[in-house]
Amino acid sequence: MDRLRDVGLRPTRQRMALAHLLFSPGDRHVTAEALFSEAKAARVHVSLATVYNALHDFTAKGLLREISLDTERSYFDTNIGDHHHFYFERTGRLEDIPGDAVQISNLPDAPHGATVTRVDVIIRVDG
Amino acid sequence: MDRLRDVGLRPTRQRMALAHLLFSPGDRHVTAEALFSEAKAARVHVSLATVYNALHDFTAKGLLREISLDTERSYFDTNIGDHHHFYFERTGRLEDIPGDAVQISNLPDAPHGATVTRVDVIIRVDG
DNA sequence: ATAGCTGCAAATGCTTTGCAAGGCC
DNA sequence: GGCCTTGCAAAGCATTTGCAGCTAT
Repeated sequence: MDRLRDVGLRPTRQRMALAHLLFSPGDRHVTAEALFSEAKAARVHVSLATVYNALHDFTAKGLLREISLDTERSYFDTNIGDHHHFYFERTGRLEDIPGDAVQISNLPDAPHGATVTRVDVIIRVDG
Repeated sequence: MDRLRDVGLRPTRQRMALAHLLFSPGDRHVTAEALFSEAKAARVHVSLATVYNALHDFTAKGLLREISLDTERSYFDTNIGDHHHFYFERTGRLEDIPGDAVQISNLPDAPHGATVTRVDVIIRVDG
């Protein structure tokens, strides 16, 4: 509740419930549809539109990170620290790789004027 | 024409025209919609469905590489060699980074049984 | 009180599909 | 001729939007 307030989002019943589902377990990767199903299973009544709203609001406030790996769906990652991903193409599952496990060097500078927003390393595996 | 035949695709008028648009200039990144517009501008009559078919057929045969950076659209890259990308979030433009310009070390092994399909490094910049 | 949220259903926009007609081998 | 392709329009799907009714503060 304070966490929501801190970033300037009203702690509404729906947002509290979704935040609970998202942040209570450890780090996780969810799709909007998956979170929506979880909410239903947990007898939390929220509309799908609200799930999308919450996910985007949380992302805009830095509570989540959005990841697009294919056109089918968007993933939202509760781990907002420095890290990368294994992507299991067959199952659609994502797995974190600690940021310090990967060394990237000789990274070219961003073109003049542009600043780097973030660097994503995605290791696609067929598992 | 031989290039299409070599990978087992019939060199139809439409595929030849699209291949020409794709591979004549240097390396490029296109969306289905963009290629469709180009075709129209070049007075090549193809339907949007055919553009999607060709793009996917070419990708399946290894002539193109598909890249998903956001949910909005898919990009197809004519550069199928080892390289990475700058992604200009504001404009949606992609720029190649030579593969040897980036050193990745300490990459964790793929989980048991899984094989690495490819490693994508995407540097998002706000330019 | 009131600005911000939510829910529902309709709308969007990219991508895919069904199927008849056409073109390559 | 036979089978792969194409074209068109309709269907699919994930995501967004419009707007009336709520609800934090």
